[in-house]
Amino acid sequence: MSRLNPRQQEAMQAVSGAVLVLAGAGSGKTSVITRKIAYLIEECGLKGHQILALTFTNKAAREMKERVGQLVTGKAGKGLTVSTFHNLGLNIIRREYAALGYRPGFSIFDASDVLALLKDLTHKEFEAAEDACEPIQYMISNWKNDLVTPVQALAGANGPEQALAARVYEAYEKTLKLYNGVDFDDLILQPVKLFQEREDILQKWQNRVRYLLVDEYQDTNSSQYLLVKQLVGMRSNFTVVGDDDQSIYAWRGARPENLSILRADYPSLKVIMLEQNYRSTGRILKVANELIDHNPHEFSKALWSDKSYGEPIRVISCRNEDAEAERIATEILQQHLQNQGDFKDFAVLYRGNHQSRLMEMKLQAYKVPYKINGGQSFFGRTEVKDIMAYLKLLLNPADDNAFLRIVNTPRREIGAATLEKLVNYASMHSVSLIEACQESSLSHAMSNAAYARVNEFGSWIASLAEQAERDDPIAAVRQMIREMDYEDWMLQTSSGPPMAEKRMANVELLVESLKTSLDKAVDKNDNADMGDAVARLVLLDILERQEEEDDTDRVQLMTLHAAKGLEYPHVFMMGMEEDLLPHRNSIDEGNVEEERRLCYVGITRARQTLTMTLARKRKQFGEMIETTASRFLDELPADDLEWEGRGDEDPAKKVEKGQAALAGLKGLFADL
DNA sequence: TCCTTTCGTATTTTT
DNA sequence: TACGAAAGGA
Repeated sequence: MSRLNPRQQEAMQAVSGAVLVLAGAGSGKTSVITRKIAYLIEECGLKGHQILALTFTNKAAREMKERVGQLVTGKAGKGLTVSTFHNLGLNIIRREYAALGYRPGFSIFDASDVLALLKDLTHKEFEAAEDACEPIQYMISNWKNDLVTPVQALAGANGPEQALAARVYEAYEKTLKLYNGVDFDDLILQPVKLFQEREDILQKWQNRVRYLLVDEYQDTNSSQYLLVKQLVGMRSNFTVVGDDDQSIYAWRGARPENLSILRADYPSLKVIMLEQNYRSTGRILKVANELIDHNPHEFSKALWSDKSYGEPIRVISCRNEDAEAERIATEILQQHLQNQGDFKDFAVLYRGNHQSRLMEMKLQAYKVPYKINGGQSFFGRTEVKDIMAYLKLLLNPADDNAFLRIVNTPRREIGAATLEKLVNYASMHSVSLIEACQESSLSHAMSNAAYARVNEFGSWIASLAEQAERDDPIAAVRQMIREMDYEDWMLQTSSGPPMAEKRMANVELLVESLKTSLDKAVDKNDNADMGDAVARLVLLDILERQEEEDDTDRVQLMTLHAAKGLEYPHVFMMGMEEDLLPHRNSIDEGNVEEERRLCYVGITRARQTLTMTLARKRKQFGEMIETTASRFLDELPADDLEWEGRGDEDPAKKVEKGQAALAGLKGLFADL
């Protein structure tokens, strides 16, 4: 798409003041943003380093950078920053850590690190049940996203759970600071607080950003919005692009109302709507529009397309979940054979990750190549978490959390009893655990044998840390992995040698990522050190780049959330049932509107064909449950749907279909 | 201290 | 069903 339509053009050329672009699904918003950046540089005389574009995912940032790179040549574009909110926050903290009261080499605590810390805290200080931690973690995160301090949280607490959570919150913040750690929310929150307190530092950053662009603006939370406002300052030159109908992250603090708040905050706000869709058939858009009309709207828009009307939306009701997955698998295979379609043109979307399991089995059975997007992440793997904890500990001796994770992994015969004594000693003398290990007076607190083991571990880590700082950090890391016989440990803890090998490969991938990250920093003459490399690793940055390269021909499996921003010629949405697509929890919490938007996002991923499936019976907690078709199906225009398996279709057609399916399968088995 | 077994309980989405 | 936590035995 080389030419912009009038609306898009208008959005591109609106360069003074505040601009809100309401970009419907598939309306070419990435084109608008990238073209606008090019326009700013080439027509408005801005330099690349004066422009900042913010996204939510690394992938979006990478894509945008790439596309701008194609449009802008020469050095005017140099220094352009396209980054995620979290990466920007990390960079700010990196530069200003001293003003924020952090020491060098701070650790980023990811969600599971935080949970471990909270468990420890509640156990020790509050005698609360460990399983109360997940809700507490959630509440703390929400408070931080809304810039609520522990004191305010306690004052505004509703009921005993919230009061407890607020007290844990206070202790958590203290401990995190003590550990020289920041969590994900801090990556935004700390810069915002800093900017509130230090006008001079804020000005420094404001001067660097002459123009700001924000993608997926409906996903911003309160602190992110504040950060945007702060950076923009009095100049108020910025463009935000978003779509309230695609707001599906309210549960993690996103405030779609940030869209309408803009009007109040910037009275001269220019609002531009992009409604022409370049992706889907007319019918898919009609169905999507009709569904989303069931939600109340602040800004109402209707997508349209000059493409053909397209094929009916198929809705297939299956006997059970097994038949559902099987049906999708054979359907894909059949369409692949009949139309010579690539496998990568198909996507199977679902609400929850667990739904991928059956689908995977069926695809395997029919030898259909597939790729699961999301689910069990690289960083969720124990071996990766272990090594990351070692890295964090090397860089940040105060990270007791990392210490606790790996003191006894691999086994060093340092058990609960010894650890308790160590923890007591450390808190008595107010030193970190790793420091305590190296103090000789610790020997009085425990048996000689235990002391010897603990001490050995401490000096081992210390010498590695020193070595990493002195010469090649990568060599130090490799040596560390060798010296602790991690491979041996993998062999012991894996289900078999092939498994162990795979896990070691993950470890190697991690080290390689670290290396490329460091090399790159050296190239750019950015004085980034190992700490930065590890920090960025925690933010998933590097690994994703490696995953990127395989663009093999595979069916894509992912959650509806993960599908946002993507598009496929043929889309399957599975599990179109009450309690699953409007998810039970969301129904109970009265969040059906967000579920409807989720469904909308799914529908609008499809370019040519859309197939929705449901199972009449589904296994739940081990027993078969009768399901009800999703209310969203009733909200779609019946004339555009072609039902199958509901019992009211033309019998002749049914036979015809059965035969077609059979023929397809026969062809397949002939191939095998 | 570590490993096995048993029991109980929960399946939403993720930067 | 499938995983994690607690408890008990080596």
